[in-house]
Amino acid sequence: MDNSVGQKKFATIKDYILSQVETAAWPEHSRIPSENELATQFAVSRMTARRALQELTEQGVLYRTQGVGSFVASPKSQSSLLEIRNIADEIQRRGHFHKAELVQLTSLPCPAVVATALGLSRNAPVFFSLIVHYENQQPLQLEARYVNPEQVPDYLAQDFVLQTPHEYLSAVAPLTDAEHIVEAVLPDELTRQHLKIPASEPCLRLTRRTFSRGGAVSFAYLTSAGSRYRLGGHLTIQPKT
Amino acid sequence: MDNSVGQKKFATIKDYILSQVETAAWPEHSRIPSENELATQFAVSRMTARRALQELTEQGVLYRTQGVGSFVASPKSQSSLLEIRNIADEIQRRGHFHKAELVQLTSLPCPAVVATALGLSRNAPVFFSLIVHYENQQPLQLEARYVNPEQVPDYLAQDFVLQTPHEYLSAVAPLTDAEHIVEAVLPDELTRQHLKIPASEPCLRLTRRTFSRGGAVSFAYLTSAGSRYRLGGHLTIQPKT
DNA sequence: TGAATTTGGTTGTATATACAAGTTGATCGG
DNA sequence: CCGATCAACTTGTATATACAACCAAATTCA
Repeated sequence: MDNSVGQKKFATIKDYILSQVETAAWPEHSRIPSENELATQFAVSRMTARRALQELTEQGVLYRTQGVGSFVASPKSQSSLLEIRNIADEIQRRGHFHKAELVQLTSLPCPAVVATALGLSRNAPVFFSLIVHYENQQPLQLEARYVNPEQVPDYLAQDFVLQTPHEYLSAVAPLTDAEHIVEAVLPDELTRQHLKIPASEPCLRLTRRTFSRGGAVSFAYLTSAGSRYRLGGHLTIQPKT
Repeated sequence: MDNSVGQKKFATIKDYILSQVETAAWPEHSRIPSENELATQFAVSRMTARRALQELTEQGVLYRTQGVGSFVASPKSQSSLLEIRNIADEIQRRGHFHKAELVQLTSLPCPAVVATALGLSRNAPVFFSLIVHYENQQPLQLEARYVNPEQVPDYLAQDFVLQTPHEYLSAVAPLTDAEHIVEAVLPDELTRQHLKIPASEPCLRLTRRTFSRGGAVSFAYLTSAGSRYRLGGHLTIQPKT
């Protein structure tokens, strides 16, 4: 295709790809033509088509995986992280989840991890609650929480209004501190059942420990389905497909 | 040069050039060997030598002029960069991780995201460092950090007590605030290479911005291999299988 | 002398080819 | 039903070659 005269061939292909991406003719995370297909289509060598794809990848427009193909990157990687943070704050403020369901509430012997986190002795009883959070009628997050029984008086005195995970956590006790760790994991069986996701879908897991003046109050796993995790429709954490 | 086995040829040449530049064996604005000369010297094709020069140009290490040659860029004071390197060495000595390796240290044109985060103009030079953190002889975390050059005096004036990554970050400047965003991502090529993980392994990415009273000091990506992430030796989260 | 041209070297673009490395899905055998 | 193997395809690296665009210095010519 002759675009403007003197236009470099690889630049022509770049322009073509960019136009497809910008008009959303090729949506986010969709697979785009391979190097060979582009080379054929534009009647150039593979290395020329490759260069176009390469440069667009460096610019964050595409991402590529050896053995698989080239894909349209999400605009997230190009837009400012600050914007994302503001969105996150906003969600925190307004309440992100529409519905929360308590599916289990028992007393358990304390697992080792929890014992360490709460400063309890191994196998001492802890209160265990399991809550599924929904968004748009879809199970989004599974919360497994362990509460220090010594702190239960505070805990039970609360009038639960489960709006956001943060509010829920805050309600337990006036936080003097809160630690958290976030990580990507594959779902365990429990999570799979409640969120109704395949075993292969990566999840986002947040481990949060809360404190009151009396000590560690609770320890919670908050596991979200990666493919469903959205913030205000802008930020989507989508590991793949 | 007997670089490690499996080293890509173009990477070998890049390393060579970088070493020459960093030791000032090739001073600023001096002309460096041509593509053909490098190709002969390393017994590779011109295109391979070219790739090394090309990538270093994109990273701001070199600049090139058609018909003339390739030259050492970096009008930034080399001394500051070297001092930052000393800090990295200090981390290595005292740090939380058993080993930390500085794999790259250059001045770069500021990427859009970083420009926004640090309040710099697009493509203004920033200091860029890339550090691999090890635990138990295993690469655990890749840190990509961008430092605001204007804040470097503060950065260097600190009396570092480097124990944990968090302390390391905190030590950069008296924080008036620190933002961070955590998300689950699939590793980019750089991360994959340094952490030696497959492309499919979900990673934990922490994006942290630090401030001093003078403004935004640094912006960092901390990407950890999900399957290797440990907390204090107690909590091990392992994605199963 | 001074301007135009040639010449040699350099980077830029493009092609054709080959093999390596990695993923996916189908096929086959127990 | 499950695992192993294989085939097809994709991206990654590398080579060899050719010509275009460009610059600088040497050469040539008025």
